Amino acid sequence: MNEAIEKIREFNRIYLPSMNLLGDHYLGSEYSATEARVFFEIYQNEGCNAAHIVQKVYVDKGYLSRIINKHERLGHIKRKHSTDDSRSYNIFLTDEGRSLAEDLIRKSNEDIGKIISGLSVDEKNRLVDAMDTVLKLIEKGSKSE
Amino acid sequence: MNEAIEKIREFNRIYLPSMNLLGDHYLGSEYSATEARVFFEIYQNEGCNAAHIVQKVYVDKGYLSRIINKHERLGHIKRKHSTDDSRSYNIFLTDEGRSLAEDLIRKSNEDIGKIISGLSVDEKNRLVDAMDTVLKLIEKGSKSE
DNA sequence: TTATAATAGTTGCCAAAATCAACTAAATGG
DNA sequence: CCATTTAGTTGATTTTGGCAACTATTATAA
Repeated sequence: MNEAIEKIREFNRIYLPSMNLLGDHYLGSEYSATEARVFFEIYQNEGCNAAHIVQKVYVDKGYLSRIINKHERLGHIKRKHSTDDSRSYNIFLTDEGRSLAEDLIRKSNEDIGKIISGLSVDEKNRLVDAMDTVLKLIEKGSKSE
Repeated sequence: MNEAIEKIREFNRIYLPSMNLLGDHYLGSEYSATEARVFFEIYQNEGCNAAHIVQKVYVDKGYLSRIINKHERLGHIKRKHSTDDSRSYNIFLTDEGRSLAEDLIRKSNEDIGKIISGLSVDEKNRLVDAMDTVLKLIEKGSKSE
């Protein structure tokens, strides 16, 4: 029980830095961490509106409004007035935005690939299995709570 | 290979939010994430100096100077002039600082405890084992690179 | 030795990131 | 309808962080 908590603390302490998940800039992009999370939320959820992003990314709506403006100004997203709620609009990636997202994902994949490049096939399989186990158990725990 | 990368991406996407590892404030404390990292670096390394923290926490030394002042103003740390380098000083926690650190750790343990409270003993053991496996393999990968 | 470079930390200035409250306009629900 | 809620914007402000110049000390090397 305590052993589990200690292990999780150790895990969090070591895992994040080795994955480079601490910096404020997402990969080499010009986007801050929050801007990137907004961007990828749109990527994973094209057509969503600002209110959706607010609760998904947990960001202030005023701040989000400016982030969305910036993304649009940069030509990475576009808006369409919502047909059934004229206060609102739906957000989509432009072709440039989609290609940027793919670039970022590709770069992230390369970074991850480097980290695990020294592992054998068997070790990679064990890594995938272990991560699967962690995810399932954590998700089960989070839900039951 | 690609499977492993995809799994790691999925892991990062799901694990971090469920562990509340994304916000900028460390737990409920008044400290920002960076301030907290500085604080815990001192906790784990009493007697260290500012230069040590700079490279360990990867923070600008000017900014760090202000963070240290704030910690001291709040009465959580104290400095002692270094005997062998008079430009430098060694940093220690005060009793209040140590007790704050322990409070924060206790609170973090409670949060983690809640997440895994729904798991059986066997599941907790499997979680610990799986995290161990992930850590060892990720560390091995990072080092070999 | 001296003079030169490097290091520890502070300070001032500034830009980016984020919060907060007030606001407009539209939708919703008695 | 009218009151309330909701979507999004805007302005003011604070917090966070980066950068460069500076002082004081230590290390290096001719």
